[in-house]
Formats: sequence, structure tokens, C-alpha cells
Amino acid sequence: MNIGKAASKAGLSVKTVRYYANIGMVAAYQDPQTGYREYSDDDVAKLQFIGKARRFNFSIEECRELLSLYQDKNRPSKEVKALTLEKLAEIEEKLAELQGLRDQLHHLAAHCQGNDRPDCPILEALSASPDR
Amino acid sequence: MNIGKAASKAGLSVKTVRYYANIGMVAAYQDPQTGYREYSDDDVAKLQFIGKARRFNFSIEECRELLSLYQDKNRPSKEVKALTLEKLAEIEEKLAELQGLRDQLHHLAAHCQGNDRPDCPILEALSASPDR
DNA sequence: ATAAACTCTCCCCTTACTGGAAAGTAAAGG
DNA sequence: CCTTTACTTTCCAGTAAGGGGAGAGTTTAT
Repeated sequence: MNIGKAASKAGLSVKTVRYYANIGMVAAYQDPQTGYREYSDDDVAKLQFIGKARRFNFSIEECRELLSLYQDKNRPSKEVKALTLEKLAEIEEKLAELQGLRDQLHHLAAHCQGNDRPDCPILEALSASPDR
Repeated sequence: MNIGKAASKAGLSVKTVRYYANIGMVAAYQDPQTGYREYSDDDVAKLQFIGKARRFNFSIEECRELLSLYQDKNRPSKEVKALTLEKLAEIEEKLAELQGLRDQLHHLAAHCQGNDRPDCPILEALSASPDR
């Protein structure tokens, strides 16, 4: 099938699929006459796999790793688990950071009257000396 | 003072400060002879302000808005509060998304033995049909 | 006087794509 | 068979927010 069909089947944009072809992630056969790419069901499966992994916040490079593990029928599952746990830790960290931000912003917003007067604790906090 | 001093006082890198000058955020006086930039204490205060706002996940453009509000002695505090609340909502959203990711990854990792066998529920989940 | 430290501009690199232009190809309609 | 429309191709540029480094000029310290 052509790239458009493959992309819609995999739930990705054509641009994205072409990008994946260019970086050698899912390199489909390309007709030397027309230049048109030809995608198999297997290719679509890989594209779907990548799409899912991306949604799980795995980077392109991590997707590449996962894909090679996915294609290797003899891979040990501990490699996959290790990668997943790493990603999990990363997400936890980001989560904690965002929670801190939220709490601070929440605190600031709560103390600002939000009226037509110029006094604003938010700006005061931002203009205070650096916090670290 | 020179850019290096200003940068360290503001807790930013020289590159960053120069970048802010280039995009017209904090444009210091520049000696026409040497090209050296000259920063005042006032400039440093603005740089600090921006640094803090950036740490609060405000984008450059949002920082620009905040900065102009900061410099306007007659600004109504409600504009600042509105911007803050918007940013807060954005962070909440990102937070919820990450929490979902974390839970799913946690679930996957918990069901993977992580041994030398090739069977891996994580890869199975990733290769299942698209989840939406 | 010279070396070290600092600064300048300029250009490329990053992530993971997205958008658009110009041109070729395929499919559908009349 | 011809035309219009829908796809597809490559290439170029841009995104956010700077980072890295080259090569050249400047200031400061020894």
C-alpha cells in the first residue's frame, strides 16, 4: 500500500511516516521508477508500535531500541523492563518537578487579588532575589 | 558591568543572556567601538525576573508579557493573575497526562518478569492494535 | 610584552516533527 | 483520450530555547 494508507492505518501523519523512513526507522521499499514507497502490513505494525511507544514518551532513539528488541525473537525481557523502568523514573521526576511548580504557582495566584490595582504579589515574587 | 558578570549575577549563562539581547528581551547598551555589551543593575533585575519566570515554565513570549506588565507601574494585577492561572491550568493538564503515563507504564513493568526469557508483556502491549 | 580571560559574531546542532513549494504519478470522471 | 483531482516525491525552512565551537578582537594580570 502507499504511504497515505499506511499512515492512516498506523494513526500517524504522512509526514511522520516519511520522517521515520528518512531516519531509517521504518524504511519501506521504494519503487526506483516512481519513487513511491510501498508499505507492507508488517511495516504498518512497526509504525503502530512506534506510535504507541512515542505516546508513552519514549524518544525516537528509545523507540529504535524497543523496535530492535521487538523484532528479536530471542531477546531477554529484562532489557525491555530495564528501559521501561528507566522511562518510569524519568516520568516520576518530571512529575515531581511539575507538582512543585503547580504548588508554587497556586500559592502565588491565591495571594493575588486579580483586580485593577497595580499591586501584585506574583510580580513581586518573580522580582525577588533568585530562589537558588 | 560586562555580560559575564551580569549573567552570573542573574544566574544565567552568558549564551542565554546574549540570546535574550538578540531577541530584544533585555537589550543592553552596546559599545559601538568594542561591541561589548554593558549591563546595569536594572538589566540584571530583569534577567533575574525572566530566569525565575522561565523556571516557572513560562515561555519566552509569556515572559515578554510578564516583563512588560512588570515594568508598567500601572498594570492591573488581574492581567498577571490571568496569565498565571492559564499557566497553572496548562501545568495541571500536563500533570494529569504524565500521571496517566506513569500508571500505565507502572502496570506494564509490574507484569513483566524481566528475566532472560523472550516473553514480554510490555512489548506485547506496545504491539497491540492502536489504543485510540 | 605576553599570556590568560573575556567578549564579539557567525554558523551549525539539538527534538521530532510540520508546513509549503515545485514537480511527477495515479486514479476518476466525462 | 483528456482533464481534473488526489497522491506522492524531494527539498527547504522553521519551530523552542538555547548549546557548542571557531576565529577574531579586547581587557586584564603578570
